Amino acid sequence: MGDEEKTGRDFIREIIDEHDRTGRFQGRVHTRFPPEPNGYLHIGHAKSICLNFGIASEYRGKCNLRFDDTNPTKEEEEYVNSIIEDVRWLGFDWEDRLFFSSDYFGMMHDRAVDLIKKGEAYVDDLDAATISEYRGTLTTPGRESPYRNRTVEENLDLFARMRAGEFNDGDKVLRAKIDMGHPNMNMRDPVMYRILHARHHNTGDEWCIYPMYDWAHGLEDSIEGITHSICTLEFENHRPLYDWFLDELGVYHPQQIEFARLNLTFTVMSKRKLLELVKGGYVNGWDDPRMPTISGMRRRGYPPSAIRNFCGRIGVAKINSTIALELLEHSVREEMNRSCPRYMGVLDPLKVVIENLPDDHEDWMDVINNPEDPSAGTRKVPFAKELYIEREDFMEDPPKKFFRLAPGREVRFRNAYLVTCTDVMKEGGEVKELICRVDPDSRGGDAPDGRKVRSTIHWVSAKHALDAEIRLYDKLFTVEDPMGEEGEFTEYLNPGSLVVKKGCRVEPAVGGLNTGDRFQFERLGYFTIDPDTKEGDLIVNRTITLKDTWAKVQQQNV
RNA sequence: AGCCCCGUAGUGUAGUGGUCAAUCAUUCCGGCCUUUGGAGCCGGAGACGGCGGUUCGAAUCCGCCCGGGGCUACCA
Repeated sequence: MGDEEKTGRDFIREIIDEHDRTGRFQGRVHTRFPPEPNGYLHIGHAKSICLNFGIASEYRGKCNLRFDDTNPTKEEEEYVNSIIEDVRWLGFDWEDRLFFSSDYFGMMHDRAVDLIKKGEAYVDDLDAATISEYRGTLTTPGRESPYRNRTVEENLDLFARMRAGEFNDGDKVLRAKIDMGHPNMNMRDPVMYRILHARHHNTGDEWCIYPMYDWAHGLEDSIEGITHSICTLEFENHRPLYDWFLDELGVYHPQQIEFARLNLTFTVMSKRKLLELVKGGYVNGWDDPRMPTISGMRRRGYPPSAIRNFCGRIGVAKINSTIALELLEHSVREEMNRSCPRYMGVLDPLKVVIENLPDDHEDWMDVINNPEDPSAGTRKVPFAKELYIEREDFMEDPPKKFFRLAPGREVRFRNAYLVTCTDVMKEGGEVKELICRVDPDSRGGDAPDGRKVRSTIHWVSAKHALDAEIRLYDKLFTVEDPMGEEGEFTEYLNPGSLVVKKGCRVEPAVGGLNTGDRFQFERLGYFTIDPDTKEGDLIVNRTITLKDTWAKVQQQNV
């Protein structure tokens, strides 16, 4: 109510509405985001985070943050810390509901004992390979383990000894006794506990048996009073097992709902592949601005609101789909256009000398910070006799559609003067310096006689400008679907995904910015201050370019 | 091959038997405007996988076919 959202409800919200109508959960809505701390969160997780936290807040419910840490061999504290930081940065709050699966190990153990007592679980001595072999195939039923019909007493004793550490890794497992001929492989006596003499980041050496996902997850949801356990499509075939465990236990039973995970063009999304990029040194860590990780996008300069908007736009459904990267980029531009102050900076400086200005000329111009946001105010930008402009904004012999500076041509220097190029100083064929004249009556940039100039270019004052290193980022891959191509996905890495420009010149006000501040360099794109920045060593990341129709024209003329 | 899931413009998405000669966004193409070749505004292109059936009427219901995805870890 009161919602301006006119878009249709997705199938998950429809299910929840139905539950509300029938009173299945007494009108309660309680979701959870359950990451495994075995890697950094990526944009795919952001979709799930926005879904779970978003639904909770829309229905005035709650959403828990729960670490699914049932496998100590893969999980690390570094990852839990990064995940906490990322979810918070995205703008979501789990209040006091931060949980760990490992908090429930004791209870899970007791419930497993209950199942053994009911004759629904047994200890199996078969090794992993044999269990796999006995499981049968997709088209043929499995065979029962010779240990399947041990007595309850024997199972109880063996399980207690597993827990006590009497056996080595892999010697025994606890299995649910369901149906080895079931057409759903997940129901062929799934493993509930395995022996792992490994130190757990949370419980230390307290346990040497650890629960499997299927056994643990439903129980965790049940304990926390989750109403809607939202997960991705690959768990669809696990739902019968999720339901079976909860039904056999006779405990509170949430509803599992599956949706399609996010795929993005020009990127890989699996944690395994991302880990490969990090470990292989193809990128500079999990937070490399080229990575689709939350931390990478944060460092790149993506605003959290842009990511949230994006997640809202892509919708949620069960169809496997791949979203165009352009949609994410659109969300980023849209948000940054609205909120970022503008500055001027020159990536590739070309010196300009204004011949009709005195050597010591210095004039601080009033400049609007953000034309989209009057409340952003104005700032002072120094204009002087010696300036730098972008090298590519000048052409000695310009083609038809090039409107920028050229010999004899007048353009507007943004927020300053109309300027005409009167001479070109060259050295060995290379343009070294431009001699120009300003129209003194055009201060501010308006033509005194209303004459039109075709283009406006950016500039900085040579003696006031700050030196900066600017890192230009582009797509990490050269193909839409790196995993769908022949060979290794790393063969399709874009060699131009990172270009470091040193010796860039930026207006003085940029020096007052802090790490993580986002802004626009006029005509170039959106940028942010990189955490590598130190005193006197300004490092800037380009988040994304502005839309560039000139670049498009050039492409068409190739 | 067994089980499960899914098919609406290039990409996503709305649609829940008539008001669908099908929504919105993105993309692409024109135009307008402009002190960012930005932003904004206006216009255009572009889809119900196929075949049957039910019905006065089907994108919506049913059947078959075709196509795509998932499942054979002591991972999650």
